[in-house]
Amino acid sequence: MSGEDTRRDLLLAAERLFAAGGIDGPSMREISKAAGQLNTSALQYHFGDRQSVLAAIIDRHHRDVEPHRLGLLDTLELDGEPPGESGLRELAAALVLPQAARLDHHDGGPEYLQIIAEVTARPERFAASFAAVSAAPSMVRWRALVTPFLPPAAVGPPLHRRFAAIRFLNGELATRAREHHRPDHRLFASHLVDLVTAILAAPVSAQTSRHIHSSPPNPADR
Amino acid sequence: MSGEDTRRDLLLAAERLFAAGGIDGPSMREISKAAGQLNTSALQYHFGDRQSVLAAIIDRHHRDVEPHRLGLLDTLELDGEPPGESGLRELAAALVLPQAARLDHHDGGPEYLQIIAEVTARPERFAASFAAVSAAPSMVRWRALVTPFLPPAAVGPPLHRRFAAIRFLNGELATRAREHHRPDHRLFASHLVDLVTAILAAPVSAQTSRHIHSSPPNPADR
DNA sequence: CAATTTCTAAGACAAGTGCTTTAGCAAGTC
DNA sequence: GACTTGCTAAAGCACTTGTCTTAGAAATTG
Repeated sequence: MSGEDTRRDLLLAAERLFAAGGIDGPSMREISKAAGQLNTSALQYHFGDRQSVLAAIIDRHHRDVEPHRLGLLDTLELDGEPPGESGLRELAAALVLPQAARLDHHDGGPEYLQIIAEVTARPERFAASFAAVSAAPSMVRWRALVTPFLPPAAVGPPLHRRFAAIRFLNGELATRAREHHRPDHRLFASHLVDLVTAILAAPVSAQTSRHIHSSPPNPADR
Repeated sequence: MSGEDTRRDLLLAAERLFAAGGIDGPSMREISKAAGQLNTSALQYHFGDRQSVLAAIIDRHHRDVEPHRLGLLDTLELDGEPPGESGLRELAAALVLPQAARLDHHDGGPEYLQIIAEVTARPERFAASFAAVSAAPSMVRWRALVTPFLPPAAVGPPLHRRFAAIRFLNGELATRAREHHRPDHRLFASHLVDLVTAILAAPVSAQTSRHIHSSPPNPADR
């Protein structure tokens, strides 16, 4: 077996075990064994440490997700973003669909979604990967495009809706990915687009406006 | 030092370390040491295993959260639930505020919120605690009260909005809890109520309706 | 007071951890 | 052919893990 094959086997095993037991769950030995390696330290040889394995897994899937999302953003910009709710739904779709497509990608797709959710949920623990995911070109571009659609109070602290929407998306996709092997995810994805749109477009209630105007901006909220 | 004090110290240390390193992060020894115990197995003596420590932590905070939420639901039912959006916002508030109040509870409140989020995000790993949290009387009652407010398509599979809203809430509270010590969380909580309301009340889009009617109900979606 | 229960201290145990080293194998390259 | 290179096998390192045992201190009870 060539080195390239071994590398791929290790990556797939790590993916599976990371999804099942958490990124910090399985030991390096365990992953090597699961990949069919009798060598206890094959993982160290090929990747070095846990963080690098994680980075390699994410990178593998980003190779598909990124172009997909960039393509959606391209057509969205060519058509000219229609203002109002409908334009926002298309932007939400550009966020959701490329990730949701991983549900059907039976080569580690669901596992990837669970891993991404863990990285998103604990950014300080997986800082390097979290930064990489956040700085992906498609995400930077998406954030810039969506901002004008949001109510002003929804952009700054104390609760950035862009980030809240992303966290929500990743969490729900992971939940779906855990409930194995559904044949068709289109209805689910459509619901998800509705909810992400709702989070982004949610009106700022009278109560919240009152809070904004009654209390000075909180300096501790950067 | 009495046994009761030691027990409390162990619980607080576990809370802190669970929040910082994940529930599976710290070793039993580590927790004992952090609680000032020279005994390496003080935790085992008082609680038995990790799951029981987790259960004790959650129970400690539920003692405050449960009555708070039940009280809100009581006044809400006495006033008679006004139909439409405003009644829904009050229901969302009854879900959000008792948990959000933990942000200010500087006796493990923020830590508790991070722990709850992890339990919610990985229900199969922490099945016992997840079941306990889900079966709490206030939550059972809340679910029953909120259901009539939801669009029919939002109640069943493939995406229960009640559960999605709860997951969202727990995740955002954990994120807020991680960004230490803000003096005032009322504006944040109000934003959060807006977003939970938006998730629950989100219109089912034309695209989603088309998916519902064009494809037969998916038998794999229980 | 004595007896009993409750709790902490201290240590030992096998098993498992990340990581390193050494050896061997199978290709390519000169 | 000799030799470097890429990779796997196997074992060993110091250390940590959960669990168990034993002993002694402290509080509670008779």
